[in-house]
Amino acid sequence: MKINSDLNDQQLDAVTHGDGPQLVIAGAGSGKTRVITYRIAWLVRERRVEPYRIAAVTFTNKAAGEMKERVESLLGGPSEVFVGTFHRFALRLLRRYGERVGLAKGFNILDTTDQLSLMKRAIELEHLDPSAVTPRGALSRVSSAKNKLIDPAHFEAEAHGYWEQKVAQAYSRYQRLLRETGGVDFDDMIALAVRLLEQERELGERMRRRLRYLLVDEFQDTNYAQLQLISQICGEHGNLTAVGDEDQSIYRWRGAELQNILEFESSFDGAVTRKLERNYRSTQNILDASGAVVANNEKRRGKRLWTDSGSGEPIDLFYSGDEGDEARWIVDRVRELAPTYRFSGAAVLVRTNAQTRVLEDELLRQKVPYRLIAGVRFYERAEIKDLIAYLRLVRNPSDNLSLRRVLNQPPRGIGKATQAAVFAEAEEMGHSIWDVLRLERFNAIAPRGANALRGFRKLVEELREQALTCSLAQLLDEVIARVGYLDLYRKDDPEGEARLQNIQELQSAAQDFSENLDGVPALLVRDDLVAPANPKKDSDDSQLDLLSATGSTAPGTQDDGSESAFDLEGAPLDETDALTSFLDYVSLVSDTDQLETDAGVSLMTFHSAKGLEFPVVFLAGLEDGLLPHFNSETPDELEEERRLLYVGMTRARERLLLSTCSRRRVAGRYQDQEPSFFLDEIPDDLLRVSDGGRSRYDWRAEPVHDFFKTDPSSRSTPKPVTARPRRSSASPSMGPSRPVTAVAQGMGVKHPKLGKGVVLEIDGEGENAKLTVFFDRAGKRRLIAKYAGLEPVD
DNA sequence: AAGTCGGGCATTTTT
DNA sequence: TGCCCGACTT
Repeated sequence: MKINSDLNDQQLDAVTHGDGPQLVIAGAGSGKTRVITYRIAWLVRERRVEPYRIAAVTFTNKAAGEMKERVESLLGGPSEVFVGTFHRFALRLLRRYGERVGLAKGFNILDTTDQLSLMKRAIELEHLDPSAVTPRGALSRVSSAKNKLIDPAHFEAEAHGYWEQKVAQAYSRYQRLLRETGGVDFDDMIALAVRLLEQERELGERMRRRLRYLLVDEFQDTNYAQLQLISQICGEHGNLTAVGDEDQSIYRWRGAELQNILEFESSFDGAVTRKLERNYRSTQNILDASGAVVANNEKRRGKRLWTDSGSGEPIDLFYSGDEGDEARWIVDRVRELAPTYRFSGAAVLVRTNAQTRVLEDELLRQKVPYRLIAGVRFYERAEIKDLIAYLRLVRNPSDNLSLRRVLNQPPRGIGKATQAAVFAEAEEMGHSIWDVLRLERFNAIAPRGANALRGFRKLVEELREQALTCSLAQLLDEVIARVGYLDLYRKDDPEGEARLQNIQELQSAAQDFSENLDGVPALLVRDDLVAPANPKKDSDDSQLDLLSATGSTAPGTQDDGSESAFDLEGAPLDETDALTSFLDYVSLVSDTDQLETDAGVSLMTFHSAKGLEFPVVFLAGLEDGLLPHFNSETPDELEEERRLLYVGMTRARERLLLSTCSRRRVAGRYQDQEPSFFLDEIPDDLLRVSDGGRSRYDWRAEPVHDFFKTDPSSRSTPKPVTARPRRSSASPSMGPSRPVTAVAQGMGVKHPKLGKGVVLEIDGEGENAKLTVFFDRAGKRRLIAKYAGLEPVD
């Protein structure tokens, strides 16, 4: 490692920063991973910091993996530096000390699907109207509450209005179900880690004594809870290196707080802020164009990226007819550029997944190889989830969610009625479904069903017994064999074959795991886990005592209080069994973590492109309503859309090609489109415009908006500016009967999100007019008539 | 217990 | 316009 020659001056300053907090604003392509990894190496090599005192947290496994690899290559071998995601960090703590915050021993991590079904049940049990309180809606509200460390009681107290009160009910029930089933969701992991460290002060002390240096990647994406966790970790020493770029913050809707990076200095006393503005990725034209766009944002610190690699080609902008023409243009250009950049050097970015369809069709038609980055995650495939559910049951039979999933999968004669009876019994007892099976509470169940239930219980018990002596891989094989999974899917149909392949993939993952653990049995202890939380108060069932007697030991008794007891890095194997490690791994890893390269043109959303780079980048569908997306209306939301464009543009190394359509099929109907007003923000001299609107790509009629622009006098009646209510309440099926509302200057209007306001200005005509409206609550806003969803108010 | 029909629905998705 | 989910069917 030759830090003086490997780093530029700004990078060097950040790497060799002494103690205390520093914020490194790292522009796109400015070498932020390099800074983080070199700083770790520098701390170890030059400052003689013991590696286990350093932790680096990221958001994705992919980033963590790359970082870890680079750190190890700089240090010349594996090290004890913790490099991992926020969630993995939190999980470490919770696996060890989770019981102190009310977690069951073998708690599971729920994925989004699990969460959804749990929330559905919560809504049912609370007798809420699922059309008023949708599971999705409630879940997203709950998630944002958890990100802000708001618990159900707190939430209820603060709930505004009918809907939030109902959500409060759902939240509280959901949380109870979650604990009963021995589960945590992703948001809980962070929130509970924060609570743990707050509540167990001594533990927090110990951790701070141990971890002396914290580095956080993608700081602009941190949410409130994560910021708290960060502060807890580096409270008094404050040796925090936060690396991020406010211009690349695109996860506001998932709780990311831009404030965290904008107000860093006030959160961390004595913070030093540095900027990395030298870019090693793109041409100057690309930097200038993207910089000009994002400069229109107000919520940013501001920076100017530069490169010495030259200005490069101009940026292409293509005005196309419709999305078919656009696809043709893109694929034509891809083929044109392929000899220089290869197919794998190009990426096509879109705002919404729905846009990929046409592009795929065209790529297929022209036989251009491509890969779609999206799709179902590996571990969310049905057959994989089933097998995982069995493994989870083996570890923790009280896991109701997994039990429900596989109780009759594959079918084993436990029909609907039997299931309903068992679930009801569990509900009544206030215990897990497994307890119903164990205690044979089969009063309300027909003999045939009861027998089938006994068979299932026996299966799980035998698997648990075996797990104590066999390896993880063997356990999985055993599950597959006992459950008869291989017979379930046929080789002859392509879908069955794919499923069999998936199963094999899971087997080889388990195999890898087992080999690394070398002889560690799948399960270490077989204590019967009983759902600890919230036994029903009013229950006087004498069985209850018997059940809870098997419960866990008093929390924290084995803690010897020494520093080494708080071992964030080394611990898992001596404390945690192979099964738990594997299940955790599986829960925290997504499919997109391993992208194969060299597989053709990449097709993905702007969001998924973050962190990637390509020599050639296409940005498709740069139209009002798509980018900015029509659901983004507040200034903050619009700024985020602009950042999204910025992220897209800065993925390009050499060639950046933009396109916009004059009309597009949206939900089946053709709709006139306006170019995104963000395009106006790109300086003309950087653009090379080609107009396909009327040339060989457009054989259709002239776009309607041209008609308005070129010859307004020819219209028979002066058309009022119109506003379209969001999501037509009228029949979406046919005809032009979509309700429209005329808007005039000075008129009082009501906006679905922003509330009441007054129209100040109208710029342009028709549904595409840009309105300036002053809202009582939100102040002055610029809206586009057709997306605003305004209603007149008197 | 798997297949079919029809209504509702349709941003983005690191963990 | 297509797809996903739930209800209904055989």
